[in-house]
Amino acid sequence: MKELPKVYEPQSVEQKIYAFWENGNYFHAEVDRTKKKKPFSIVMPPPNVTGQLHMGHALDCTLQDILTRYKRMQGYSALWMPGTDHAGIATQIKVEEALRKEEGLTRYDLGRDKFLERVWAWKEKYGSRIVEQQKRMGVSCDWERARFTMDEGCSKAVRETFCKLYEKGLIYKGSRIINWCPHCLTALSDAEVEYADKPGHLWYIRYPLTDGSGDIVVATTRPETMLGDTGVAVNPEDETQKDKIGKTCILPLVGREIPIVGDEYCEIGFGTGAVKMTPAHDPNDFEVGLRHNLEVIRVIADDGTINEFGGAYEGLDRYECRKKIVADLEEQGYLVKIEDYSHNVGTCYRCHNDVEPLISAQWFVKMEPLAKDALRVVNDGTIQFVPDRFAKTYTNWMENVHDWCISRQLWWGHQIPAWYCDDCGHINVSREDPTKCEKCGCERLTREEDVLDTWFSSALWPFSTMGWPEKTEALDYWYPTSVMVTGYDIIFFWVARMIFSGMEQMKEHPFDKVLIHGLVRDSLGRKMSKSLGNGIDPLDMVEQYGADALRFNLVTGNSPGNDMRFYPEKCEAMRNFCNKIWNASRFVMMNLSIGDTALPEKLELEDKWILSRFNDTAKAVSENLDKFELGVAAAKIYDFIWDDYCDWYIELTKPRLNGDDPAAKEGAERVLLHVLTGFLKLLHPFMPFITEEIYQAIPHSGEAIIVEEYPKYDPALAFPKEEADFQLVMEAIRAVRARRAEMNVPPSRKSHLIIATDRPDAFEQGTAYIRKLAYAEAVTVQTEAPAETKGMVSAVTGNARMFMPMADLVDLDAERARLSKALANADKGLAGQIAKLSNEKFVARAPEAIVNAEREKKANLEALIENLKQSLANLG
RNA sequence: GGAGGCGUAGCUCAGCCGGUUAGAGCACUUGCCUUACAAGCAAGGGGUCACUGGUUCGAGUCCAGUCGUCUCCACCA
Repeated sequence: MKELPKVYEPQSVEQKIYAFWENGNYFHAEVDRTKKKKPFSIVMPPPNVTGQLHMGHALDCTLQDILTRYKRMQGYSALWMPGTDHAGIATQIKVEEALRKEEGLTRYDLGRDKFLERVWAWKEKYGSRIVEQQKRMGVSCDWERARFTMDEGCSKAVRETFCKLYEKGLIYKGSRIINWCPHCLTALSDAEVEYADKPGHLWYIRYPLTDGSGDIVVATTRPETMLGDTGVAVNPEDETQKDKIGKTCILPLVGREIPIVGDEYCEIGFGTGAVKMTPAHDPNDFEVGLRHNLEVIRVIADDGTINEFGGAYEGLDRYECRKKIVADLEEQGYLVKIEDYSHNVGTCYRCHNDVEPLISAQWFVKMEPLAKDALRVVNDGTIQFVPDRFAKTYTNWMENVHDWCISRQLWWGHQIPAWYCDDCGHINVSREDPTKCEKCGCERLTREEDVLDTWFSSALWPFSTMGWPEKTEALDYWYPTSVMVTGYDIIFFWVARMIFSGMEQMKEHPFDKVLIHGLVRDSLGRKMSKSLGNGIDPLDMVEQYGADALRFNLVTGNSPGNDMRFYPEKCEAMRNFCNKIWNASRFVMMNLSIGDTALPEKLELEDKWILSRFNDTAKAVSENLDKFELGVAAAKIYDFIWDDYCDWYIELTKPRLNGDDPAAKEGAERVLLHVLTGFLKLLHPFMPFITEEIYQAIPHSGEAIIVEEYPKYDPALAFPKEEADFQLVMEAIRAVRARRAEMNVPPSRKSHLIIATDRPDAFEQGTAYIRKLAYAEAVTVQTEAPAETKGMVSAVTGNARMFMPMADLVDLDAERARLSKALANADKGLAGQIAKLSNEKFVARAPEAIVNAEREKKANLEALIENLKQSLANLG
């Protein structure tokens, strides 16, 4: 048996253990055609291929790894499918930045092909970084199956999906108002726009009526868009405005004559009662424009400057233009007034610049038909959200979803498989690259330059990673997957889209459960972010405290769906827990003379107590894991190990281990080792490294703890009576300790301990450890109190009265006061019990078990009161 | 405008189907280097479970309302 160091050193263990698992191929899951092994599967939310591990990933990984390891140990063929995401915008921006910094070039200088070569090179260089970082967390993914959203298989799945949806009319190209990021130079989906309340102004502008009969005043937050105004709307029911319908007015600064139309979109009583219409730059105006045949004039170019339709303002940046327009309006007398106005401005979720709504020809997925099934499987419980309130978030979104803009004006991504015929303009969408137009046969085809939204490929992830569109064994066996673990922040981006994609392509929901977790915030409750510089690098924590400590930190005190704050101090506490386990194991090993893990023939009371407690714990842990209460499960294990095993059981075995009876010593060793092995298994999903390290160092039957069987509740090892009996002993010991502590008696001062109890059977077998734990030089168990108790310090529980001859410490008055206080307390408690039990309604309506428990409580109090009274009487 | 979360010890949080005297970690007090562990052990102090009302034999837990706080969705110029 090798000697373990006194302090656990995760740094010297973790990488070695991870290599051991990888070499043993323990992470790899195989399809079991016989289905003897049941399938369990999780597909990992693919991190950005060029990204770095942050706390959110660390939490995500930890939760998934716990579930995967748990199921693997339960005998499932547990597949955790890893992979990375090409992350269109994020990656492209990163490479463009590097290009600019290092070579002073833009992507246009290189051209599409050369640029893409650079991105792939970048991916080759940095793509493994995040994977290596995940490994440091101890993740047990099946790396053999690792996928990338732009690998051959995933690309095929994307193309197949696109073509199928196009053929069904569920993908179309059209001119719509989309969200445009003038910085990233691409269209965005609705989900990619973040709204922020920003202070602004409301400018009131006077538009003169053409017939000279006055003017109409409109209000706007974006005066520069007036360059694209093609109408003014008023409500047809509005008495003050409706007479203007049918007239025209002159657009100031531009001089264009535009119609005044009646439309209910304009709300009576709001603002001036008239709204300027800019169909090219506002989704609502666009709709109104359609209804009234308003002209669509786009005035803002892709880069956020005013285009040629902006007349004198051409070339100005949109915000400079705003200033100039306002100044010009004022100068020419068209500006009525300016009010401060705070409003929500859409910003790009990548670069946080203001998004510009503008009309553009883009590709869309028609959502309404897809939403139907996606809603059904959540509403009927086929897919369950944990916690279930997120189902509401989901359905609410899905019920109101707009068509999904999927084209991006980027180069890095899945290029849309559409070719425009140079002759007839027909759009050819095809699984194979076409050589001629399917309509006119002409061979001059131009491929669509746009690529697809990154989330288009992520949406297919649960089945594309398993080989779809091929029919594979993996799909047959593991799809639908068991659980999807992810943060609430990407329910719309990802979860929703996986669901409708799964329903549409596989005709089957992609996962049974969705475990939603919250955000990991800093200690002040702020989001961890690069710009704030408040992020804590999980790898720093791993290096300082070990991956197990970080994992345990992230999983404890964290309940599904709720955000958590991250405290490095808590990592320290968890590191201490690791050390506790380490030293407990050291203790066991130092005392070990056996080579196997069998239990002894004869079990003592304390053995049955710890075995029973372990059994209870194993049960509670599985129950909680099964309902995704990982934090509760972790806490149960923590408490068992620290309180029951370390603080009590190890101490209880010391007399036997150090005694002269070899059989007793072996018995203690066997139970110690048995329970140690048991809790290591129980803990393994949470703290994989330390548990494997210790498992390998102690006598063990399996080859690795990672593939050991997870502890189950074992009726043969349930000892409720002994558990309860031992509680009496614990209670008595605690009472003695408390009495001594109260009087500041150091442990080195021992005394004789006389225990008077009507349950001598519970106490008699344990005098050896009672002596140790209650700092006694000798223990006498008897049924009656000593005849003479003068000069004795006493302690009282419901089942025992303890006496310690320490005459110099006895202060009769203080003793009397203490006992009287305890008695008063107990009397009060008893009165409560009596009141409760004499309440007929309670006795009649409460469940029997509850009533019995209350009766028992009353009996205990009565016993305690009796003991307290006797002790008081003995004082004289 | 709509939806939802949270409010429990000094701090951060658990507390499942309502059922002992409401728990943990950190912090605090006291005493201990008891041959596994001072990253430890023992004993303790500290809570009107935001507030009001209701349901119930019984409410931190369920319901309604109020206050505070955070988030998401929608986006009326």
